[in-house]
Amino acid sequence: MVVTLKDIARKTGKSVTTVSRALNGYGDVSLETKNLILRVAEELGYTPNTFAQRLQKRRTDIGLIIPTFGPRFSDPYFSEILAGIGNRTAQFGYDLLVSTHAPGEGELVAYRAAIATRRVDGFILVRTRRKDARVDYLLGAEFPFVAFGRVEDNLVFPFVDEDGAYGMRQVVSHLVSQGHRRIACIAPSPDLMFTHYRLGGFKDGLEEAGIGVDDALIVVSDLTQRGGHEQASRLLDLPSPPTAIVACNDLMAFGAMSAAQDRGLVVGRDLAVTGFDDIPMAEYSHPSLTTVHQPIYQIGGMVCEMLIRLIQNEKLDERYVLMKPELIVRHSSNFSIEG
Amino acid sequence: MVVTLKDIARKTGKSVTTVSRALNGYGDVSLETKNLILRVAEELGYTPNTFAQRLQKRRTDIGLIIPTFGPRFSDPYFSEILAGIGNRTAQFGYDLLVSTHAPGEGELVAYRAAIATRRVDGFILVRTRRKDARVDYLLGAEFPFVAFGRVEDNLVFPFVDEDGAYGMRQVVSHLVSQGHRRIACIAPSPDLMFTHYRLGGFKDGLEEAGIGVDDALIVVSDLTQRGGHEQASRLLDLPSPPTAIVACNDLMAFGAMSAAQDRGLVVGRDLAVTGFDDIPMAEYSHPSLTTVHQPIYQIGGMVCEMLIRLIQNEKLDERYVLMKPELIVRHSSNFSIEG
DNA sequence: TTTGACTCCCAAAACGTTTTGGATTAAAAT
DNA sequence: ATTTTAATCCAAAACGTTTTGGGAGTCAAA
Repeated sequence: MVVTLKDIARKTGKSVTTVSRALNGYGDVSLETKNLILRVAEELGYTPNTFAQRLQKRRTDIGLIIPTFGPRFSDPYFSEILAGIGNRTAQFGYDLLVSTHAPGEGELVAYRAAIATRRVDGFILVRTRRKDARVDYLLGAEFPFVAFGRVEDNLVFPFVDEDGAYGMRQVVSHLVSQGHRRIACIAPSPDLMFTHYRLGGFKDGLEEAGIGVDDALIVVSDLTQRGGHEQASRLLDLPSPPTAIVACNDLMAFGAMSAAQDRGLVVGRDLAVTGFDDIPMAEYSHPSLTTVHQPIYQIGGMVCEMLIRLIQNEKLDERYVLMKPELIVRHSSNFSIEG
Repeated sequence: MVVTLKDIARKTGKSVTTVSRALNGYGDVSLETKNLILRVAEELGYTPNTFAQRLQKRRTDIGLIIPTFGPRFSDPYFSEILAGIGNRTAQFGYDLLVSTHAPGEGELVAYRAAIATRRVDGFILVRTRRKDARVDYLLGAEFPFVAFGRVEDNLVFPFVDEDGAYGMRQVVSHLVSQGHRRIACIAPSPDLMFTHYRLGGFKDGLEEAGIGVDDALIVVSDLTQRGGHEQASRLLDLPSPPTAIVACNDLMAFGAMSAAQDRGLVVGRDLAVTGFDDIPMAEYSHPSLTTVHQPIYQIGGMVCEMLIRLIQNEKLDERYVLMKPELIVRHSSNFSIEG
């Protein structure tokens, strides 16, 4: 009951070859037969068998292996980027193969398997690490990929990234202009590459303002709200606590706000808190969160489009894209603005 | 340079058939040749070509089309369920094909295409609607699928759902026990099936407590924080505002809290707010959110496992699973509890 | 009349696997 | 000495598509 080229060939009295070529728009089919074939194909409800096509041609899917930290990974960041990628793959007629995998040992196996079995013909890498085994592996295997994020030592692969250092300098300069001097930072694991840029930007911002970096005010957490809560609690219980807490993502900032509020502090007045990413929730937290806007959805689409270009052997206009993020000042760092 | 069965056959001096059968563990291959073939396959780094296999056999992937509402869909609910599904598919050696699609016209086309091109052999449906065209379509096409959620009129397909009515009755009874009488509800679109259950449970809870349902206190929103904020604002600006707001998901509850806080109300004391889902953030909002815990991650895994069973023609232990959710009381509805 | 050029078509091979339906051999049973 | 049985193996077909390398026929130019 599944319609194949052969069925169309039989019905039209043409050969399978001609049917295939008509359907694929080759020029060596007369307009008349072409229309006939198109009509019959439509009539019979023909759809090509993807696997037969892929056995012939080389095109397959786009692979995305989302690194998950723990069984629950509710970071809206991933939904956002997934939507960006998913919508773009659809637009180009590609499929998106998603797996989830914790970083570490088994992770590369997943990549290797996907490549070896020829299920995907390009990867999108998200949340790069300083020394990223995935990058090394894919580079070594000469397998097409585009990363959202950079790595430490070599940057010969195509990537899109946001300029985290710039974003952070903006944050610090904003806080300094509000009179803050004791500014703390909740950073994610130093393994993550974006930590490097954001933390670097934080320190540079302080230097620029003529404020020394106090290592006691730099703490490490895990990108979750829980983590932000814990570390902010610790900071606020210090003998001489900070007057501003800069979190390296919005989720940790929410946790920090909550920790402050637990202590009866009014965020935005008694303590400034800032985030990074500008997830949709940032606007509707209480107080609304000062953060750095990153167009995650757009970046997802962009990364995806670059990868498709790469797969199709087209030239990339730009192999390395660095987006300038934008500081969004809201109430959590400035009690008095209207809104 | 890609190793095929033919290469192994050549190297071992056996036929392609024998190599295939050895690799697939058939009994009609001597132990000796089997070991030889296995060794050589290993040596050469053989991995089967998925598309050739799938052209022969029928097994393909598991499809998941995530309904997105608008370009940004940051609902942590989806990351959570995606993780649950993704990890389970991996465990069973299936691949997960993800697309994103807005509900409506084009949506069914995506399903039809995935089936017609034989790219997937089973679907997981999430966020069912009262009259769900996807269900009707898949049922009509006799295509295997499992849903997270029920539909209004017929329940002949396998599903997993949480007992939203029960959860909501718990919420209302808790609020009533706290002395609340004017209880509002922010419900999602009535098209969504879970709205029906949650809102039904809300009304039943009121009836049970001998409180009449006041339609003015039931408002509709869109599951986002922004939406919750808007509708809660409206409710709070009523001449005689509610003393408790029951939101049908956590995100809207966050929005509602923020709206209350904008008005200088202390949530948990001046106004109770509750959510539904218990996304990880609920514990770390300020105040922490009273909500109904749903094991979304586990449900994802469960749905996935049922689908795989179905695809493999195994009997399902249970075709219809209804999970009892659990009320989690936190500060947003009860200022005085410790923690 | 041949020669090219052009248009339209197609048979066969190929992609890499699994399945079908034996073939061969040796051992066991008659 | 023949027949059965069991253990191994394999050639060929099949899955549905695209690509290769022409073959016919027509028409105009030489």
